[in-house]
Amino acid sequence: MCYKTRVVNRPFLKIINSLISRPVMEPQYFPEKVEQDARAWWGKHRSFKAVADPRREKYYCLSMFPYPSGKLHMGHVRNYTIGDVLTRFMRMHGKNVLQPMGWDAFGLPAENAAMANGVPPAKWTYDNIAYMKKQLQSLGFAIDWEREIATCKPEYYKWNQWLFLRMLEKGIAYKKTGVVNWDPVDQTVLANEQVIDGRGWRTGALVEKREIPMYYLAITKYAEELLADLDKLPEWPERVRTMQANWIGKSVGVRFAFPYKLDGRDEKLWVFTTRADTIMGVTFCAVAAEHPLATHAAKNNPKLAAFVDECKRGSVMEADIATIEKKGMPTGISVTHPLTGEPIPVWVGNYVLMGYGEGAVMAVPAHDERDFHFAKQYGLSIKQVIAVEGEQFTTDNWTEWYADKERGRCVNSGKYDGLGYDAAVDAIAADLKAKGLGDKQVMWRLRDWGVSRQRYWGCPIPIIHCEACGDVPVPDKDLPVVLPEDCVPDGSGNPLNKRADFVNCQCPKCGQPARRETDTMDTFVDSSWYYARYASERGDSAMVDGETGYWMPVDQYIGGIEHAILHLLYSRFWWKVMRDTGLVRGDEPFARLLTQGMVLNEIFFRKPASGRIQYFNPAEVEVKLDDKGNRVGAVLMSDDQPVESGGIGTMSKSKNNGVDPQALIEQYGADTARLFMMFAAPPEDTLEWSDEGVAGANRFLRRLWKLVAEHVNAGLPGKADISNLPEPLKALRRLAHQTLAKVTDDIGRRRTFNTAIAAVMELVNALSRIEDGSPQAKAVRHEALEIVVVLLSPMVPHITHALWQALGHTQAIIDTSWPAVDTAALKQDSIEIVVQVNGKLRGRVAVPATAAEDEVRKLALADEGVARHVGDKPVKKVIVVPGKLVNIVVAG
RNA sequence: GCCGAAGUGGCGGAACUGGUAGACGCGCCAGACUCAAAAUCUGGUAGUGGCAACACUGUGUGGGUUCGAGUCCCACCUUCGGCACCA
Repeated sequence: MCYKTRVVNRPFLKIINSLISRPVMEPQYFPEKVEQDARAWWGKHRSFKAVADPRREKYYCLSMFPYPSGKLHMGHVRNYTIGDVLTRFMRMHGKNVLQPMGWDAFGLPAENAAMANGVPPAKWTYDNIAYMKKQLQSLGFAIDWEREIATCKPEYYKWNQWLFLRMLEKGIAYKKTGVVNWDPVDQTVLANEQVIDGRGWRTGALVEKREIPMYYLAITKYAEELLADLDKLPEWPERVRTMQANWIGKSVGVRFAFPYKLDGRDEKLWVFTTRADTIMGVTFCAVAAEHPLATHAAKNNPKLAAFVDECKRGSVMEADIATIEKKGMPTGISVTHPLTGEPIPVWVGNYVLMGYGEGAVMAVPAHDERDFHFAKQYGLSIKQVIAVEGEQFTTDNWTEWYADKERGRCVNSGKYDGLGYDAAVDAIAADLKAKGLGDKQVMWRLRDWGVSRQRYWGCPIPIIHCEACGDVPVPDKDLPVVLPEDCVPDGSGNPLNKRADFVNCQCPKCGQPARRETDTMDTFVDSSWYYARYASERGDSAMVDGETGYWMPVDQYIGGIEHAILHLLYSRFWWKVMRDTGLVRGDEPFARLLTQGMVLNEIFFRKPASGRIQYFNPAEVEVKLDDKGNRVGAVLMSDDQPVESGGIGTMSKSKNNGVDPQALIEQYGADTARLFMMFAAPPEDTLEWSDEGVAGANRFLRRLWKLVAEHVNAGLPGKADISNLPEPLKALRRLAHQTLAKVTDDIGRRRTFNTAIAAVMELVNALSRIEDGSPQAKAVRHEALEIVVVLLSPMVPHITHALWQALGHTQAIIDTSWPAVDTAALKQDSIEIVVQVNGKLRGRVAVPATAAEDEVRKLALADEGVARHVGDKPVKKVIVVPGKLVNIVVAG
C-alpha cells in the first residue's frame, strides 16, 4: 500500500481542503514511515551537531557509554532515552546542547568471545560497534555522532598512557605487589567473575591467591578531597554521596605497636584501631596469613604452615571473606601490651586482610562482635572494660551495647576508669605517644587503585623493563604503545607474552634489548575521562583542548546505579589529576547525576528431576488468569505444559528473560519503545517489562495520531476569540495550561517522566471528550493539541515531528521553543474544599477562590454530610488548610 | 558480613512541603460495532457488608508522634544494588 505523506503546510492545506473532500492527513499511524521521515530531516539539517559557542549557555548531557557486547539491551534503551528526553527538553529551552556517544570498547567479554569463536577481540568489538550504532540511530537519539570515540583506538588510549606517565612522575602511579586469583591449571590470572565457588570457571581447579607486582594509582592521596568535594555535588542523589563517603571511609583512630622480641631482636607489631578506648581489654592479636609474623611462626610449625596455606587459598573478594567461617590458629608468639606490659598471644586469622591497614588487628572480645565470637569459639579470655549504666555485662552472649561508643564508660582500665570515648581515646593516645609506641592517625577504608591487568584486550601500560636500567617509562614521543589487534586469547594467559614483535624492544635509556610490559590497564581507566575527550576536538596534539573548558563539567550524567561507587569515584579522581596536571579547570566532572534503575522481567523455568534448570523466555510463556485477573499459573506455549515462576529479575542471558529492543522497534517503532520506557516507572526505580504495557503505549500514540488527523482534516481553525469562552472550553484551556506547567516541572525539575506522560494522557482524554465543532472550540482544541505535541516531543520525537507539521507549522518542532504558561488560563472562580471530621473524609464543599477562612469554616460546617457526623457533639477545634481542607475535631 | 535502596489494588505505578490513598496505564468484567473474530469505542473495577444511600477496613509487620501518617520516629521482615579483576 502506498500512502501520501501528510506533511503539508498550512495555506496549501486550506486550498486542498476547499477543493476536495479527501482527507489531507493520513488518519492512520504508520510508525516506520513517520520515523524514517523524521530521521531523514534531522540528518539533512545536521540537527544534532554541537558547536561550542561561548555566547550561548551550554548543556552537556551525558549517558554512560555502552560496552559493545553485541546488541543493545533494554537497559541501554532506557538510559539513552532518559538522556535524550533531557537533551531535547533543554534544547527547546534555548540551551546549546551536547549529547555525545561512544564505546567502552576494551574488556573481558571480547576475550571470552575470542575463546568461544576464535575471532580476534578487535574484530568482534568493531563488528559489535557497527551493529549497535545502527540500533542507536534507529532509536532517534539526538546524538552528535561526529564526536564518537572508541576506547580501543590508539588515538584514544594514547592519552591513558600519557597521563599514566605524568602520574609516574608525580609519584601518583607506583609499583607494589597485589593479590590476584590464580588458576594453577591454566596458569593464568582470573577475574572475580571467573571464579565460581572458589574454582576456575574453565578448569574447575581450586583457585589460589598469588602475589604479583602491579601498578597502583594513589587515589588515597586524594581521599580527603574526594570526601570533602561530595559537598560540592548537591545535585547528586543523596544515597550515592553516602555510599561514596562510606567507601572512602575516613576514620580517626590510633596506630600503635605491641613490642616483642624475635630471635633476640626488638620488633613491633603495628595495629590500627578506632576503639583505642578499649585497649585495656585486649586479650589477643590477630594477623593475616601473609603477615611476616605468621610466615616466621609457620617456619617451624607444620600445622600452622598448613593453616596459613589454607588461608591463602580461596577468593580475594571481600564479600566472600566477610561471610566465611572465622578461623584462627595460635602462632605461639606473644607480644607485650604497650600499656599494661602483659603478654598478649598472637593468632593467625583468616578474616584479617594483609591489604588493609597493617595486616594485623588488636582483639577486644568484650567490645567487638567479631572478636567476641572468635574468642568464644577458641576459648580465649574476654575482659570487660566498657560499661553502660543499668546494663549487665555477661560473656554468655553478645549484646549491642557492648560496642556502644556514646554511652560507654571505661571500667577495669586503671587510670582511664570513668572516661567516655573521646576522653579515653585522647588519654590513651597521649600515653602511647609518650612511650613512642603510637599516635592518633587518620585512616581510610579506601585503598589505592590497582590498574594492572594480566590481560590482552586493554590499553598497554607504557613501561619497558631493562635489565640494566630497571622499569623505564616509554618516552612521550613513542606514544602510543599500540596494542596488536590480531591476537586471539585461548585462556592460557595473556597472548601478548607470546608476541615477540610486541615484547622485544630497546631500552629508551641505554639502548640495550629490553622487554615491554605486557600488562594492560583496568578498563575503569578508559571510562574515567571519556567525557572530557568528547568535549574536546579530539586531535592528536593534546589529551583535551580548549573546547573542553566550554562544555565541561557535564551538566547531567545518567547511568546505572551499579556504578554509584567505583566508576564515579575513579572518574572524580582522574579528573582531579587532570586538573592538577593543568589540563582542565574545575574540581568535579559531573555536576548532576541521575542513577537509573535496572530493567527487570519475569523468570520462568522448569526443573527436571535430573539435570540443569531450564529457563524459558517470557515471550514463549502464556500466563493463565482467573475471572478477576488473578494469576493461576503459566504454561509453555509450544507444549502447553506448566512452567514454574521464578519471580522478577534483571534481564540477563543466564535467566533467558531478555527482550530484544530490535524486535520491539520493528513491531511498534522507536517512539513506542521510548514512550513505554519513560512511562512504566520513574527513572531511578527498577522497571518491569510488560508486553501489554508496550501495546498500551502504542495504542496511545495511535489514538493521538487519529485525534490530530480528525482535527486537521476538519480544516484548521482561524483566529477565534478565546477571552470569553463557555465553561467547558474554559476548563479545557485551563487543563491544557495546567498540564503544560506540570510537565515542564516534571521533566525539568522532578525528572519524573512517568507522571509527565500521565498528565498528557489526561489532557488527551479530556480533549477526546469535547465534541463541540464551533470555531471557538476548534481554536481551543488546536492550542491544546499543540501543547500535547510539544510536551510529548522530547519523549517521542518522530511522531511529534510529523504531527507538528500537520498542525500547520513550517518550522520543525525540534527547533521550536518550549511554550510559556498563560497564567490567565489558570484562573478559577470556585475551588473544592475537602471536609474531614476527626480526620475522616465526610464531605466536599465548593467555595469561592477568594473566600476568607471564616467563610470556609462556615460553609464546611453547613455541609450535610459533615453536619450528620458532627451531630450535637461539641466542636473542640477546627483546622483550616487554605485552598485544601477543613478538619473538624469533635469530642468522643 | 558491611554499605546503600525499595515494599501502596489482580499488575506497573500516582499521591511533590504531614492534609481527598489508588491519578495514568495494563489486566479483567459488561455493553456497542461485526456473520464472527481482531481492532476500535463506551461504561465499571481496592476489600468487606448493604437493594441503595452509606458504613467499616486498608499503603510489608509491630509500636509511637500528630487534629490528621503511604509520607515523620523506633524495632523487625522480605526483595534488590555495590563490596575494589564484570562493565
